[in-house]
Amino acid sequence: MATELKELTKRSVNYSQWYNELVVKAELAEQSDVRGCMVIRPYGYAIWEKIQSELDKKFKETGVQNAYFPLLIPKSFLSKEAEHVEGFAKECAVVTHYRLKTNETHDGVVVDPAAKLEEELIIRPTSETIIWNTYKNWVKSYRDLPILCNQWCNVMRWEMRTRLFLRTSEFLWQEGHTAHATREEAEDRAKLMLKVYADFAEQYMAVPVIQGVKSETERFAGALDTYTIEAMMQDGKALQSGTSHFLGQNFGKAFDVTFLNKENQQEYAWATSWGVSTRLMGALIMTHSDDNGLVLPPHLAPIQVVIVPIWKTDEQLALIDNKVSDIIANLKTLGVSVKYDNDDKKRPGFKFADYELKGVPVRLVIGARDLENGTVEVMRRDTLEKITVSIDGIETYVKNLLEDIQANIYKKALDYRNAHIYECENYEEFKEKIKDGGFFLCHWDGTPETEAQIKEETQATIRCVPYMFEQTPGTDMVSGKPAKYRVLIARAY
RNA sequence: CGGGAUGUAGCGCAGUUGGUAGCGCACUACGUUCGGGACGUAGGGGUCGGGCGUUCAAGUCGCCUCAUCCCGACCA
Repeated sequence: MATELKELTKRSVNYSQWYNELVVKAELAEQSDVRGCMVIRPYGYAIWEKIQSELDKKFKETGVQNAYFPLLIPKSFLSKEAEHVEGFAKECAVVTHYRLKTNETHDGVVVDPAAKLEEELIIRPTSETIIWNTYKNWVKSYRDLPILCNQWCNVMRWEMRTRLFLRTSEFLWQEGHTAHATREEAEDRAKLMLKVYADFAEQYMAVPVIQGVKSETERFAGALDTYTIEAMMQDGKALQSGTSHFLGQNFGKAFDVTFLNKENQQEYAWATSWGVSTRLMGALIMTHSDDNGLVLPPHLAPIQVVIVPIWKTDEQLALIDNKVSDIIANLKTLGVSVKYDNDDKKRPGFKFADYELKGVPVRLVIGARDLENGTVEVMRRDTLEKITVSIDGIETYVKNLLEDIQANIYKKALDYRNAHIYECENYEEFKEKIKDGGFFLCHWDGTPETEAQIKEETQATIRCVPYMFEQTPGTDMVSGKPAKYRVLIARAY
């Protein structure tokens, strides 16, 4: 099966085909029989669990607590915030009945028409409405604020076209929802959470991101500002990897969440919401993988080190088992997750290829030859380099190597991205160059008309107004009108 | 919802002029192997997406239908 994968070279054939093949063959996920949904397999889920646990720690460091809110949202809740409902109405799954009954021929079931709900329930596409309906009861005084809640859950958006991890009808995510007494505090929180996301992407996922703020048309439905992190995939397309929204008082007003401030005046609460999803797995795969399969960053790899023994006789295996048990114990003390694969039903060559496909960062191989010489073969997944080192001190060697790999794949992704960011002043040139992908920093006059024209003519969108570049005024490349700053433009997933 | 394509074994595919359902991988058993995806021998596995029609005879022809994929619009 790996030979099949190798035939699909990333950029020469079809990038999306390569991606889907990789996801399935690395045993991460597969398309479900239920339209637009996916099955996340154990190995893929283990990566998601790592993302969850590491990110959750970061949230808690900023004072966030986890909570849980209902899956089903009464339809009336969604209509309370006008922009919000408009943004999501087209992609909602609706529960209309609460009972089935056997059909007349007794070989199946039908919906019982007598069990029609008075008010339909919506399967959450996001939980702002039901959470703010709850916050109404929690907030009476400025002393009750801020509320800093997060929930890990699934949501459903009835997407037209789906792609494993990147856009499935049902997906797993976390959504944070905070309520604040002041505008400043809410804005600071929205920005803080974006920074948490950016740091996580770079330090754990080894995915470099560009932070910025969305244009009005790209904003979250119901938000005053949407902050975003944008990552570049290996085909030069952008992937929106996380967003944080400053929602103003829109939801406070819609759900009547008021409090008495220090001056004894009634005031609406200020809101933020922020989320990242299983799409991060897509970012991880599309940023680092090569034609041998996944390349996982050591900080998120469920298995950081795999040890493969090579033996001919049971006696040899016993000797290796013995030697390896010490190494495993020592690695575990150093906090390294390790798998010893002495399965005699698979041959070494198969295991090598299989763990490469799964992206395990480091592989150790020990055979009779090594026992004699006191050595072990070490292979690093990022460069596929093999070296033979002394078995003494192998644990610290591996520990350092893992950090080295983490840094190296980040640098590789960063170099790749930076080499594909272009400043562009000429629209004709832009139209030509965007075909090959990449990020473009261009002056924008700030009008939705220009934005729409670019999208119409090139399929590229304004990803954000980036923070991280020094901004100078200039001329809009499309309209020729004055522009205050440059925006990041790219084709996106 | 527009444009294009595809539905045949778990996966990938072939199936000519209508005439007994095939190949590769995977799977099972045994043996030899085992430092980069082993090999041999013997096996198991199918309402050809579904329905209707034409025909002595349909995987193959016609009509309908369902599903999936790709390109758009939408989107974390």
